[in-house]
Amino acid sequence: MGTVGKALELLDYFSRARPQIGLSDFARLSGLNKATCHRLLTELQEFGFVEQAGLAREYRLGPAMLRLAALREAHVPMQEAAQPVLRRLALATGETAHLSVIVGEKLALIGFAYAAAHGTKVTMEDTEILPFHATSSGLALMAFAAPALCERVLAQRLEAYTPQTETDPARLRAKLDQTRAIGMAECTSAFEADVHSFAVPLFDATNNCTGALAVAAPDARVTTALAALIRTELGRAGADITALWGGSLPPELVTRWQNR
Amino acid sequence: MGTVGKALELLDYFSRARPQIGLSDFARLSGLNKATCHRLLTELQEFGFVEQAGLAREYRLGPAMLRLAALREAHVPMQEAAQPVLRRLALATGETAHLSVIVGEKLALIGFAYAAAHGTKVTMEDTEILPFHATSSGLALMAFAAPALCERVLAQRLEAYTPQTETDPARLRAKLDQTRAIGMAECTSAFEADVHSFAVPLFDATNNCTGALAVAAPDARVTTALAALIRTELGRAGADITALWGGSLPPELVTRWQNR
DNA sequence: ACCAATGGTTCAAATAATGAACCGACAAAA
DNA sequence: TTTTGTCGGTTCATTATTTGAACCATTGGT
Repeated sequence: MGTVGKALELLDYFSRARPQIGLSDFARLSGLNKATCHRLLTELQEFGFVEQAGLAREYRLGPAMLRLAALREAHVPMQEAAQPVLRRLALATGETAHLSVIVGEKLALIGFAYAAAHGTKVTMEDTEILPFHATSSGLALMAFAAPALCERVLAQRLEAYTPQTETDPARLRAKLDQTRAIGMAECTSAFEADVHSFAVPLFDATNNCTGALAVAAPDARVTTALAALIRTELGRAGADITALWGGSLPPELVTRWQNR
Repeated sequence: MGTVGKALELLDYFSRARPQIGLSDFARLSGLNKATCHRLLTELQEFGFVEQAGLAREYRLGPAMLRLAALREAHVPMQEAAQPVLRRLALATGETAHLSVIVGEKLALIGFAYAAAHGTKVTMEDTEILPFHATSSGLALMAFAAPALCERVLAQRLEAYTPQTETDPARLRAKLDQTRAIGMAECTSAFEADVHSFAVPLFDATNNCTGALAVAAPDARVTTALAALIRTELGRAGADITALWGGSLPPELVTRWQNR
């Protein structure tokens, strides 16, 4: 891996659960030498991508992101366009809605909305980089994005996050065939125990599938009626976001999402 | 400069006026060889920091920023905290308000608000990386940030953006002394012709001056009364943002901003 | 048909990055 | 109080990566 890649990969270790990371922790997480981490972080810091904070001089993300994200959204308003639809979906279903997109070769959460309906809700704060094989969003993308994505995921070692996580490539392929047939992905306790989630693929202006929209609920709350409601609202919201992104749904998905 | 720095510097060429840039243009802008640019951009693309778009395969900022900016704001909500204050300032003064922060060694615009009061307004879309010596925000930072910033700026070749841009280091030092005495920076036609702007320094949670808040108006509209109004509202808004950022104003600034 | 510019590729030579070993500071344990 | 372990940080001989002149196919303009 190139030097630039090593530096950028350090940024992926930040999360809501871990907004600040010390030098030695970076070395442990990345497997790189502490001197190497120090040099990479110093260079990121010179450009405002990270900054040091507090007496322990831990690193956190810097202000450079703010300008670049604003520029990105000014030109390709994915997040901004999707946020009202996320809120409506959460309101309509009473559950958590979230949006993720392919970032490089990873699946990154870029927006979510909680419903006020319940005290118990599925929160998204513990991780913002999701596994493909163990989330409904990931499965939706594997099913509908360019085949290279699916092949790359299945070629890797697949981690079992719960006892229910499917890690056998052949069985995952069968599940993806089912996802394509239904037009929607669904999984239970694959990534977090007792969480049932549904997801649809989202298509951008080049009609490539580059994102997914999901609704997640505690398993115990998902009755047949709620599942039907979620599927209906998810299809509707997915069509809205694809349109807002300048894409078009493949005709077979229009049909499948309407015939619910 | 290290390899990581070269790659990150490519990202600084994006602006609202230039949201997409081709490979050969990157080579011209950066002075790097086209093959070098290609390799750096390919590595940025692998991590979602840029993506290629359209038939011409130009590069634009990628979705990685969205996640990182959200993480940054979740942990250090500078932009989000400041946005309502920016809107109120624009409304109160009837002119454009904008917020910039030090990013690495540059001054980056991260927020602005327009007033609806006039058809003619100062827009911020042509550049989001501002010069220090030729903007009121930059002068505020040079006056109140760590002295190393000021020394670094004055050690560089200072560009004359208009015939009125001050580029003589000795005269700039005098202007900075005046800015410190007043507690507020002011300049006319230094960066854009016929634009009069005022700025105050902003202090973060470590009580370092890392940002500036400015109001800009067409020169012809700036009467003595409007200037007084802008100074008053700017001081008030500057104190608000510093407090929201967890910082404290130096006591001498509290005094100067009150005695207007 | 010709020319100029684009994005993209190659690989010998040049340059930058690496990481084991070390440092001082600090806090916890003995 | 002393000892131990961990932190962030630094050095420089060795190793790995980057570089860029020269080339390619494609496209659009004249």
